[in-house]
Amino acid sequence: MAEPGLQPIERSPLYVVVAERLRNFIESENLKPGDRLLPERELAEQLGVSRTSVRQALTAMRVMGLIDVRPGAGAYLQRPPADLVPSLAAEVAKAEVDHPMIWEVREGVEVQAARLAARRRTDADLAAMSEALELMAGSIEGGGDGVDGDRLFHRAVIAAAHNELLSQLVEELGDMVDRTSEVSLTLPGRAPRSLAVHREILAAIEAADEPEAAERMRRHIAESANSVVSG
Amino acid sequence: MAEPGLQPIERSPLYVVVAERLRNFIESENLKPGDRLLPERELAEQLGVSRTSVRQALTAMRVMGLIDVRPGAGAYLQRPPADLVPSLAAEVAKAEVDHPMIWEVREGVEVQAARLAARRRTDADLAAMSEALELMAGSIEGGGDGVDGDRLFHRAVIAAAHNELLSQLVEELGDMVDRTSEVSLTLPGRAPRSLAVHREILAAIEAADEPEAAERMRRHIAESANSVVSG
DNA sequence: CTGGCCCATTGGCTCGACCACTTTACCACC
DNA sequence: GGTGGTAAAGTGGTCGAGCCAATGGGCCAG
Repeated sequence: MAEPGLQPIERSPLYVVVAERLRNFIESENLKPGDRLLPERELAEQLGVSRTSVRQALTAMRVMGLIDVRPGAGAYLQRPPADLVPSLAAEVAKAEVDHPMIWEVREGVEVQAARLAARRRTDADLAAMSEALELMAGSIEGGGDGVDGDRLFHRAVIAAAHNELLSQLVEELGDMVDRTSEVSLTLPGRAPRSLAVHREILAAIEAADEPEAAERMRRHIAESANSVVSG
Repeated sequence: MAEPGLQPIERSPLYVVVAERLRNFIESENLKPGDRLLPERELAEQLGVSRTSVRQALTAMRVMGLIDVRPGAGAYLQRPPADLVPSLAAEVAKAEVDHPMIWEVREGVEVQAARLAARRRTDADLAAMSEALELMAGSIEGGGDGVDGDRLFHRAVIAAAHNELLSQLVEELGDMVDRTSEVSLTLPGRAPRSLAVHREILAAIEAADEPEAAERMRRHIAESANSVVSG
């Protein structure tokens, strides 16, 4: 793992730079959908790169839906760059686990999930949550950090909310949630503490106590966040 | 324009075919995130195409977020292809405005946004929110339903949270939020009532009262949901 | 055990060549 | 004037060779 404060040096491929340059050109020239870009050979000459790199950039832009490429005719702007807001996936990928905004989003989403889980949990939901906690406890007793059980527990709470849109939203957040949990759990004392709080959350969900489940989850997220962000 | 019944013959670029073939391979081999693909030269040989075409396909897949390409090391599956089904977008598209789950998600996200807005709002944020309410009020006084002002207000609250991830998440939800608000506001009495509650929310945000802002927003969402779902 | 070096492999990029398709211009014929 | 045919120029698509930068693993010396 990288040392605290040191980040891996990321070097963008040339085609990414070219695509960015083209995007800026489109915006600065105020091009409209339907407008045609310069030919590949011309772009390569003006940008001082090979045509292959230009083509790769155009491929990327095509996949993003920015341009429409017609063989023999040229590349045409399909959608203004402004329409292509940075995707959630991009935000997820660049988010660092010690950045507070991740935890804030988790709080919004998972507290709501806990509340809904308390309202809608089935026996199967409760069993899945219990099982996850047993897995987590077994790992911790064996000297591990309980990461797998932790992930299963959080996912089980989301599932117990029985809100497909919320589930999909969490799926979109993908690795981010897992990464933040892993980092938190590896800190001294965090794993047993998390397990204890998970049990409290489960008890509140089982008791169908919505405010309690929400509050327990909120505190859990806040504690974990504090351990990572300040630690 | 083509005659009725006759469609333009579309021919996919080779790299699109290659990307599709790779995607099928990933699925049929049940590859997991972190698994490494074959090297470019190997893929080119097995697929009987040039390495350039393979590279273009990999570029496309990289832009889609499917793979992570590391120079010197190889290309690694980042997300399963199934994840790239616009699942959230699909859920958004098919969600009906009177389905409770939309409102539940809105509650989770927008209550958190209101809380954070109360913590972080700037003078510019407050001005934007006020302006939105003025627009909304003007529309209502003129017999309209205040939809534009409503949308601007909610967006301004999200922006005032100053959490980029949360903003992106709301962007992903896209039309859904707007649609639910529009339906709600067109119901008798809803527009003036919403405007009044918006003002309360703004007051709490201005007062930097996080719990109050959160609670006001929660009630606002719940009221609106009740008017649509039960109405 | 650690650090340095070497080598094989991998992706990144350039370049030139050729092919398929599109667009434009021109001409002949009705 | 309208239609069809042809040629040339321009555009994107694909191929393959070559070389460089980065990565990962193995080996050896201190």
